[in-house]
Amino acid sequence: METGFIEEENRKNNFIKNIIAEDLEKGKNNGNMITRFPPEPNGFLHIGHAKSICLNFGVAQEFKGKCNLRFDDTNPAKEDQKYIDSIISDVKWLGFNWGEKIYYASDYFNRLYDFAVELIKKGKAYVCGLTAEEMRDYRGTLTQPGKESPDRDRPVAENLDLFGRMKNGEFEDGTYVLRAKIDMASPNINMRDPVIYRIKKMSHPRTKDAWCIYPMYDFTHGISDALEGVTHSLCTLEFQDHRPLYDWLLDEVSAPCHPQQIEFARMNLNYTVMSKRKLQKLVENGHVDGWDDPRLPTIAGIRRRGYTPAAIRNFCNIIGVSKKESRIDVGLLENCLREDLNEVAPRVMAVLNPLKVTIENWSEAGITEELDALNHPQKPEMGKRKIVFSKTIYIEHDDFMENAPKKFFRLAPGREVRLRYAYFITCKDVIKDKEGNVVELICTYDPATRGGDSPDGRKVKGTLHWVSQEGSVPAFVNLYDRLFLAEDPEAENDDFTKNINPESLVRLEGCLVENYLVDAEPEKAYQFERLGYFCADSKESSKEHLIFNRTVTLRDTWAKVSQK
RNA sequence: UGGGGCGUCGUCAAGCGGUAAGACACAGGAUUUUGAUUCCUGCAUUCGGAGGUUCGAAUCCUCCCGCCCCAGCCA
Repeated sequence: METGFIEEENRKNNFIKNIIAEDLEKGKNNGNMITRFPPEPNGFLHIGHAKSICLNFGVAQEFKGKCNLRFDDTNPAKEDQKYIDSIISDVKWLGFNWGEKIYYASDYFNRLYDFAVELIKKGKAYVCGLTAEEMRDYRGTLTQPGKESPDRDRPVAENLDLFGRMKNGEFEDGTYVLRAKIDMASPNINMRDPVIYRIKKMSHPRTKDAWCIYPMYDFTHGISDALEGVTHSLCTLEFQDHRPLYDWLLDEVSAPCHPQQIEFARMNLNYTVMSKRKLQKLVENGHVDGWDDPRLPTIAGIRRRGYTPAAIRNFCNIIGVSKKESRIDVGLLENCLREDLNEVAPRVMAVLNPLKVTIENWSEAGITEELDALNHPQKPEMGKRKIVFSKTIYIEHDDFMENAPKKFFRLAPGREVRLRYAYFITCKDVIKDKEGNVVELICTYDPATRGGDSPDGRKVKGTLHWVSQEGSVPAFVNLYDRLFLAEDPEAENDDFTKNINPESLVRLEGCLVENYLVDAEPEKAYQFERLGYFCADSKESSKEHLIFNRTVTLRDTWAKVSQK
C-alpha cells in the first residue's frame, strides 16, 4: 500500500473506540470484536461512506478484530449488480480487506424467514391487510398515538398460513405485510408495529426469482449482524430512533448474540452535496459528466480526480468521529491530499498557458541541450531525468508582466530570472500582436548559469517552470475547482443546482508538457512544478491525446498576497 | 407542542470534578533553484445561556435557548 506518511501512528481516539476498548477490557463478547460495513447496492459510494468504511475497517484493524463487507440487499426495486461491483471496487481501492468472503443479507433470506415464523408463533408478529394509506392513518402522528390494526389479534395459525401464502406468491404486492406486534401508542413511531416483511414480486440481483416477499431493513439488519457475530454495529445518527427496535427484535428472536448498535454523525463537506438523490440529479441533468466526474465527491470521482486512498484514509482519521452534526471544510481534505502527494508525486514541468520565449544568444534553432532535473528535490532516491533546452522555450503567460510591481519576482522587461534546472535569462524585448497582446519575449541567457547556479553568486528572485519546443508535447488540461459556489449548496430550499460554480471545470488546450509525461499512467500523481498536482485522465487520456486532470493546486501564498 | 440526539476557537476535535490537547485555517518570521515543501512563533481566562452544588465545574444538578432526526410496504 502506497503511503507517503505513517498513518498508523497518531490515530485519534473517539467515543466509539473508547467503548470498544472498554468492552474488550471487560472481556465482553468473549474478547471478540467484529464490525461490518453494510452498504445498500443502490448507488455509488461517496466520501461520506469512506468515513464509515475507515471507521469500521479501521477499528477492526486496530483492535485485531474483523470487519465484514455486507450488502444490505433487501430491496430489489432499487438494487443492482452494477452497484455491488462498483462498491467492491471502491472499498478495495481504499485499501481495505474483508477476508475471503463477502456477505449478503440476501444469503440469510431463509433464516430470516424462519425468524419471522418464530416471531409469529410467539404471537409477536401478525399479517396485516391494511392498505398503505390506511396504515399511515393508523400509525398516528408525532404527537398522537396510533390505532391498532383490526388484524392485530389474528390467531397465530391464521398468521402462519397467510405468511406462508405470501411467500408462495398467492397475493399481489401491497395486499399484506407482516408486522411486529409492539406498541401502537409508543412515542417512538418505529415501535408502532413496524412492517418487517412486504410482498414484492420482483427479481432480486442475487436470489433472482426465489422470493416474492422481502424483509425490511430493521428486521434484516440486526439479525444479520447477530448471525455474523458482529459485536459493534456502527451506523449513522438517523438510526438512533431505530435502536429500540433493533434491540427488541434481537431479544424476541433466538438470535445467536446481541450486537450493540452505536450511532455516529455522518460526514458533510462544504461546497458539495452528499445525498444520493442530489448526486443523481447532477448526473442525470448533465451538470456533471457521470458518476465518476472528478468534481463529484463520489469515490469514483475523486479517484479519477487523482485523490489517493492514503489521503482519504488520513482525512477520515483526522476529522474524527462524534455525534455532532458538522460540515467539514474541504480545505482539510485538500490538505490531507497535498500532504500525501507532496511525498509521493514526482515533479515535472508543464506550461498551461504558454508564452513563447526566444533565446536570442542561443547558437541556433534546432540545437538542443540536455539538462538534469530532480524528480523530487527532497528525495534524491526518486532519481532524476533529462530535460531539453533549446532556442525556443515556453513559460507560463502569468509569469511575465510588462509593468511589474516590485514584489513580482518573475519575468519583466529588463529583469533576470532563473529557468528551473536550466539558465538565468534576461528579458530584452517584448513582441506584441496588433491588439497589443504580448505574444513573444526575446531574452538572452547566461551560459555560465547552466543548471541554475550563478558562479558569481548573483541572486535572482524568481525561478520559473518552462518547457522547450523540442522537449515538450501538447496536452489538454482540465482545471477542476469546487462544484458549488455556496458553502452549503442546499441551504436555500430552492434549486441547489443554482449554486453550481460555472467555472468548476475549465478545459485548457494547447498546454505543453514535458516529453516525460507521454507515458504517464492514468491516476498516477505528478506535481507540475509551481502549479499543482495532476494526473492523466483514466477515461479519456491517451498517448496521442494527453489529457491531465488537476487534482489540487499547490498552496499559493503569492495569489493571496497579490490579491490584496 | 410526542420521542430521540447534539451544542468546547473560523472549521473539525480531545477532555469524563483538579484548573482548556491536537489538526486545518489565520497572522508573523527563518530556510528554499517550486512565492511549494520544511522550520520556528502567536492564536479559547473560557466551554450555548442563567442559576446551583463544591476548596475547585467544560465536566455534577436545575431551568432556559438553539440546531438536527423520526409519521416509506426505503436503507
